[in-house]
Parts: sequence; C-alpha cells; structure tokens
Amino acid sequence: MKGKGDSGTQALDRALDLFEQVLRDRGRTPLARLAARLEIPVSTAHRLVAAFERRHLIARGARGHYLAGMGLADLAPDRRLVLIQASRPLLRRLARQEKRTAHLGILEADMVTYLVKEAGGGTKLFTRELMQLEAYCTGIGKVLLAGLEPAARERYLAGGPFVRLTATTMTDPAELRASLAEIACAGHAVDDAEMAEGLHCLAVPLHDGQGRVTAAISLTGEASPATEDARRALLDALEATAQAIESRLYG
Amino acid sequence: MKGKGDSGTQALDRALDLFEQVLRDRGRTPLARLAARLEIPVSTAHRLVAAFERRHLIARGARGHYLAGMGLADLAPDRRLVLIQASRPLLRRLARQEKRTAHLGILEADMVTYLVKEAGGGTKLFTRELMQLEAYCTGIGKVLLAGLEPAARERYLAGGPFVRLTATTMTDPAELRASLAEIACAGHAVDDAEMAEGLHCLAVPLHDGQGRVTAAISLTGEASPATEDARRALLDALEATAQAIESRLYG
DNA sequence: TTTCATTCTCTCATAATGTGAGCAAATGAA
DNA sequence: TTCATTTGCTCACATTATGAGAGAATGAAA
Repeated sequence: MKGKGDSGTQALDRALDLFEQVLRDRGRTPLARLAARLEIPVSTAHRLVAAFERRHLIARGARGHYLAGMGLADLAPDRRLVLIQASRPLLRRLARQEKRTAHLGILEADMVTYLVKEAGGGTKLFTRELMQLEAYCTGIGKVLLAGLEPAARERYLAGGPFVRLTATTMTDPAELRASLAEIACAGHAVDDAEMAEGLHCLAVPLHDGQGRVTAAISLTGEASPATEDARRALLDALEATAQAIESRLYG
Repeated sequence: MKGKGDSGTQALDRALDLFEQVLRDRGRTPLARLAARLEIPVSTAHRLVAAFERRHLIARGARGHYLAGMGLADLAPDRRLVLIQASRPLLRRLARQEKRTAHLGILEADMVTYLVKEAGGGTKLFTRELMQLEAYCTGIGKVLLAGLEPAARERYLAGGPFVRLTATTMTDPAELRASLAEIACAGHAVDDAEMAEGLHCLAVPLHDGQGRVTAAISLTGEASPATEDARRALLDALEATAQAIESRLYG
C-alpha cells in the first residue's frame, strides 16, 4: 500500500514516529495533539507512551506533556566509537583494493587524532591509532581545518608556529590560509611529503547530516600516483568510501 | 501469560529490548548472539534492526555488528529541562498543599541554581528561577554539598570564604563540615534563617538511578513550623514529593 | 467549593499485523 | 578456492495490535 522501504514493522514504525515527535517537541505540545499530527488515536498513543515510560525512555511532565527520559542518557552513543566501528570495514576494503594505507581522523584541540588505521599494501607507516599529529601538515588535518568555521580556522592560523618538517611543509600562515580555501573548494586535500619525506597522501572530508565536516579519511602511499588517471581513480575510490561511511552514519 | 505490566505492546517491547541490547553492547557481540540471548529468531532480529537503521537510531559496524546511530544524539535529553518539567507539577501541588514556596535546585560551579520555584502561600520570596545563590547557607545547597563525593566536598570547603549573612550563618569550614555530615546522615537539611532573616527552609535530596544526589527540593516559609509534629508532617510531604519525582525520572 | 475541559486507563470484538522457518545470495576470512 | 555467517526476502498462519467508547481522575478557572 505504502510502497515504502518498510516491511513488517508498521507498529514499530508508528511507535518510533511518536517517540521522535515527543522527544523533539521537548514537552511543549500535549500528547493528544502530537498523536493527532501523526494520525494516531489517543487511545493508542497512551498505550505506546506507557511502553516507553516503563523503560524511562520517556518521562512525564505536566498533565498531557511528555519528554525525553533519563534512560536515554545511558544509551547515548559515543561518537568516536561509532565513527571507528562504522568506518573500519569500509576503510579496510578500500585499503586492500588500492594497496595503500587508509586513515580516519578527527580534529581535537587543534591536533589530528587518528581513530582508524587500515594498512592495505606493504607500506610500513609510523602512524598508530589514537596517535595525534599536527594538523597543518597532513592531508586529513588540512581537510578538517578547511571544514572549520571561518572564526575557528583563523584562530588556528593565529595559533602557530608551523614548524618545518620537510622541504614542502607549509610554514607561512598566509600560504596555509590560501591552501585551505582551495581545499574547501576542491573537496579534497593533497599532502605531498609535507609531513615526512616520501609520503604521498590524499584526503577527503566526512559530513554529518547538516553538512558539517566531522571527520576525514585518507589514503597514503610511498609514491604519488604515476599518472593523472591513477590519481583520479584513487580520489574516486576515496570519495566513494566517504559516501558509504556517511550513508552508514546519517542519511 | 507473562503477567507483567505490559499490555498490547509485546512487539514494541521486544523491539526495544533488542534496541537496548545493541546499544549497550557497543558493537562487541554479533547480532545473532544478541538475538539468541533475547530468544528472538535471527530473521526477526534483522527485520527489527533494519527498522531502527532506517531512522539512524542504529548504525552498522563490521559484518554482524551494530551500534548506536548518530540519530540518537539529536534526541538526547537536556537534563535540566527534563528535571524542570518533570518536577514542576509535583512541586506546585506540594507548595499549594503546604502553603509554602517549593524550590528545586542543582549544584553548578559551587553555586546553587534554582531551576523551579512554585509559590504556594502568600510568602513573597526574592528568589527567581535560574537565580544562583551560595550553597553553604541554603537548605538545598547544604543537601547538595552533603551529597558530593568526599573529595569534591573538601575542595568546596577549602574554597571559602563563607560570608556571614545573618546571625545563624555558618562561616567556619569545620562547623560546616560537621553539619554536612549530619545532613548526609539524616537525609535532610534545615536552614534556620541562615540565608536571610525570617526564612525557614527544609530540604531533601533527589537521587538518580545509581543513588547519586543530582538535585534537591525544598519548602520555604516565613516561620518555623509551630510544633514538632508540624515539622514532621512537612518533612514527610517533602520526602513523598522527592520520591514521586525520582520515580518519574528513574525507576 | 462547583463547574468544565482534558487527560488517562481499561475493556473487548475485530482484523490487521508481526512472526519465523527456510531458502538463496552476498560477504569476508582462511 | 572453501566455508561459515550474515543478510534479505517470501509466505501461510494466528498471535497481536488496534481504536472506539465509557468512566474515573485531574487541574484550572469561576
């Protein structure tokens, strides 16, 4: 009848519809009105709310008003953990396929934290999971910086100094600012031995439901791709994986 | 058959059982095992998980592993708001019944924040909702301090100075420490014009599911109860209300 | 106090719904 | 490759949710 993706869970779907309504409303609208909005009879709405209330997923406010229950706090997701577990299988596949090392990193206190490392080829890389590196000289770091709010980005740029690590490391804030703008526009970053000699890296951002950059993934190898076509193929695979992870996490 | 408190929501209950299992497990156990633990056939478990996954309440990790979805973050409860809305109707009733002013407060940065004020009698009190007061000289404040971990309590006591506001204000840390110990033991605090002349106040704590003190409620009037029996009745009513609020929020 | 409008709980006959075995395809590790 | 698991799907069946209705409870306003 509905032709939607649901099948055999109409009751659960209706219950969760109401659940989400109640939580989002934050106790402003009486249950009867919320139920009407979803075309759920009051009688049924009460039965459903009671079921959630038993588990402390919903709490009672003033007469007719309900809100999020404290039980939800216990179930709240650890964003880092979810990010790690949801992305790892996809990064592993990508790394093996491209015979390079895949990373996922997030920005924490102006540093990049590597949450996932999946080695695909023989490359021996010094990175470890949970290791922190400077942001300005890594592909993932630059993508994350490029995704910051302008104010936060400027604060970072003012926070220097940016120590030279290789011949290609960017140490001038102005140069870095221009580079970040370009990265934000292009949607990906290149790290050509800026962090360590002989390391080439390609990185793209991960967005949350509202389009904010929350993490980034990268592919690292000992040499740049031989041809422009090879580079393009690498980027495509990386972006496809980014898409896949985003879709696992959000819509 | 089961004789439990559920009625007409067996499908929903089973689905939420699985939901909670998945979330608590944090991706350690494959779905098949979790399902087995709840005596849910794999076939059914997949159908249910898919329903939650559609709403991003559950996300996919490695093959067979599922975890909390990012959608939960949006629905996370604002603890202050829940506390306010769940307690207000009960405090209002209490205030009217006892013809005194009822407050609910929490400890924030060593100060008491009054989240709820319900005036029952004619008493004109200077307090406002969201107003912050010193903790050492109010009933609610003393109950909250008494409920702190010993280390945190000592830190507070070392943080003085404790300014004298009335003739009965406690200004000596040692005296205050002894008083708090007594309060923790008795389960309630008395404020006899320690904050302002002519204000008598009785306060009791609110506990979360693990028994930690998270908030406190009080009844304030312009005079002490005339008799010991009256004082006892007041305390009983206050404790009954505390119980009722706790049961709304937790188990 | 006495309205009065809602909310809330319960029951019950009905049919709409979830159920779960079983099969086949997909997946990932060895 | 092989093998064990996971995953998605279908379908016949009866367990299950459903929602109207009535009465009790509640809280605000007069």
